Amino acid sequence: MGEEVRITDYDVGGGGGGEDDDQVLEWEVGLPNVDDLTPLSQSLISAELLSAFNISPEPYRSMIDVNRASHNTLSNMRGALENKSLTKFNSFKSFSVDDDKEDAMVVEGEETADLTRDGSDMRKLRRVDSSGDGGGAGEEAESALLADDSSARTSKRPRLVWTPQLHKRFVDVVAHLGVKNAVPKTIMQLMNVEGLTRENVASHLQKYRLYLKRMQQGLSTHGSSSSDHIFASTPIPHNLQESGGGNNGRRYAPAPVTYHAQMVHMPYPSPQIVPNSAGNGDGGAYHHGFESNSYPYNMNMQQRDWSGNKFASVSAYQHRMTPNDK
DNA sequence: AAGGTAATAT
DNA sequence: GATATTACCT
Repeated sequence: MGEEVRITDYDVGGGGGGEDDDQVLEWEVGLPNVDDLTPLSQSLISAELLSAFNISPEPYRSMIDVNRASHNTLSNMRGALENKSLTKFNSFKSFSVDDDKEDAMVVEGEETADLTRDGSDMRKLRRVDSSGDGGGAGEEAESALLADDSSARTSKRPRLVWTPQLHKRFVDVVAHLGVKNAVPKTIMQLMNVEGLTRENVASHLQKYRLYLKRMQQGLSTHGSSSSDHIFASTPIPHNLQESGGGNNGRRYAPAPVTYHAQMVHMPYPSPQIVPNSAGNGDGGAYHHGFESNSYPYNMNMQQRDWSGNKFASVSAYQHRMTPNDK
């Protein structure tokens, strides 16, 4: 092991604002000591393992490479933060919710071979086309957001599973927006979950609204039908009120962005109205005892297309900063 | 294009 | 039968 490098010697960005530097310093708290890090000169995998699994060794990387990569990362992060208005809410980045667990989606049986896709999958033909456009413009169908060319093409999105954590995030966003502004697109953007589509959110929103409606009405007659699984398990929507309908000079709470990566909690206005009581008016505070948010999940989003790709692990995509652009 | 709702698929 | 997707209308 020859050289010992001190990462801290590297001046970040050089011309960056002091603000960023502060944040970076904050991040550095808790990071492993330089002495604990593996030297660049040392391979992470032993030669035996390399040969045993037929892996070609990583090319040697110098400090210059590290600096360049670091610079790129910072540039990307700055770029991502340029997305102005949303960032204040998006203080949690895509994936990884407050509880630090992985936030993603689960796919059910991705067995679907390409068989169904080619000939038989055009099960539904659009029937009424009388409205307006005669010539449909060919659209580039799907997301090009995958930098990896290999996985961008044949895509049937895997069926999204709304895990409790994902749902919690959804509820948080909806509660924050208020009923008025809670529209699928906005929700999707604020949730900032990679791979989540507007359709996904719209569908879930539909169910969620129905659930809320049912909660307000049938409370006396029915306890809870077994359908309320996820909905009932999430804490509380609390406010259904609007926030920032557009006329008030202020928007939702500023929420000073802390980068402590763990608990970024939402500034709820005031917990008052619980969507349980129908007519309300009486202060019948009623707590349902569901606070449980610890289920066994593995959140994983299988990429739409694995053709030829050896193993597109999720982590390869977690670094994407602006997932929801289309 | 995006929201909302009913139908349909898994 | 619950839940997510898709069709279809606005």
